Amino acid sequence: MQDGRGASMRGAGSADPKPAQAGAGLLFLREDEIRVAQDLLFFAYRDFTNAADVILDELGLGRAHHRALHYIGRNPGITVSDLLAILRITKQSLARVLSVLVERGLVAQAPGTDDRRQRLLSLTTDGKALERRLFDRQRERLTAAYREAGAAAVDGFRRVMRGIMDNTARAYMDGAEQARP
Amino acid sequence: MQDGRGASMRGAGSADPKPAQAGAGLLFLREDEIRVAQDLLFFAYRDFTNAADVILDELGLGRAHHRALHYIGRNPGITVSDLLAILRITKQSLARVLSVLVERGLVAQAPGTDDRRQRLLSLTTDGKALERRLFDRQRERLTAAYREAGAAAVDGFRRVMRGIMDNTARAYMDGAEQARP
DNA sequence: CAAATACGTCAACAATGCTGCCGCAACGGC
DNA sequence: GCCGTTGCGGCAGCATTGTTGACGTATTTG
Repeated sequence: MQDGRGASMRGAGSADPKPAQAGAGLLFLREDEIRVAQDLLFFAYRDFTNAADVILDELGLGRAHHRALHYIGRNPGITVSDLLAILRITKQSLARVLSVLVERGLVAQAPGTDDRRQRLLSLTTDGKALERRLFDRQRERLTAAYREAGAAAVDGFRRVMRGIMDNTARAYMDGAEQARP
Repeated sequence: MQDGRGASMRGAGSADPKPAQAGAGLLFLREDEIRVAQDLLFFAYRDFTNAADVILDELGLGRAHHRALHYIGRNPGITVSDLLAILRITKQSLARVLSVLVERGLVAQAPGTDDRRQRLLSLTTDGKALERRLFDRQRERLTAAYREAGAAAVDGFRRVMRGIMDNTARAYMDGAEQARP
């Protein structure tokens, strides 16, 4: 694999330092830092979500079901609208997933007390058990990563991730911290 | 459009502090830390990838095309096999995406010199330009997050993300660092 | 009562993943 | 030079998960 630029496999720019780049050294480093972060997000997210796939496949469920279980578990009694706002998918995409979860007895629904049009969603005992199994798989990966990296790194991780998401998501997470004493 | 933040958005949960949790304080904290990380990964990944979607939509391309452009750009002269190994999708999924990129003149192919069966992939001038537009959108988000969080946090972020991905992905990234002095 | 809201549902479609199978050109060992 | 393996292309078909748009129904609210 000869790529014209000399470097093997990794092309862009080592032997050919983009002569016209102003302030080259620093700018190039910053750009490459960002590109590394793109890779980090792609690989980490992929491998993290993959961790639960074995269990999901056995049950004929998908990641969408896992996400629903996760956010219902974290917000028992949540309404469909609020869940839609968190997941940012359409009503139909969610309905498809929810109907399966309800059929299988993983999610329970209760009419709203204030507003009886609402369906308040929560996990059944089975739902909680499944969510826990899925959670445990992902936890393995995360605790390993946390342990290796150390507490300070974890704090940095959290800060950067928080910064990447948009304001709405940040607000949700702030609410979550607040509401979970 | 119902924006669905009318009610608390946080469900009923917090009034019921799981009384039977053994060793409650510490265990619960650790578990909740992991659950927060699940949220972080979901929201950050979603909003980060969304950043490029406007441009992609205009061109009728998807995220899969973006990923291909990204990894070809980072590895000019890469073979189809190597690209498959990075993306971990099937040949057919990649072929579908690649054929579009080649048709539109965004990706160029050259027969391998060692092994003429190979197609060595690289970005054309147009491909580089598009990749850069997409990159710039994501860069905005990341640099903002990096700036807010600070250099130490960024280092922690990298360490944790590296720990989450699997060995193969880590090895790829190490190769990348190594080859980019 | 009328309008707005929360939700369900149907039909159709798109993007991206998958499997399995076949074919061809090129490489490499014998 | 032959033959097995490899790198790649292509077809057919299918699953998951997302989308839009429209319509129905129960319920709340002005």
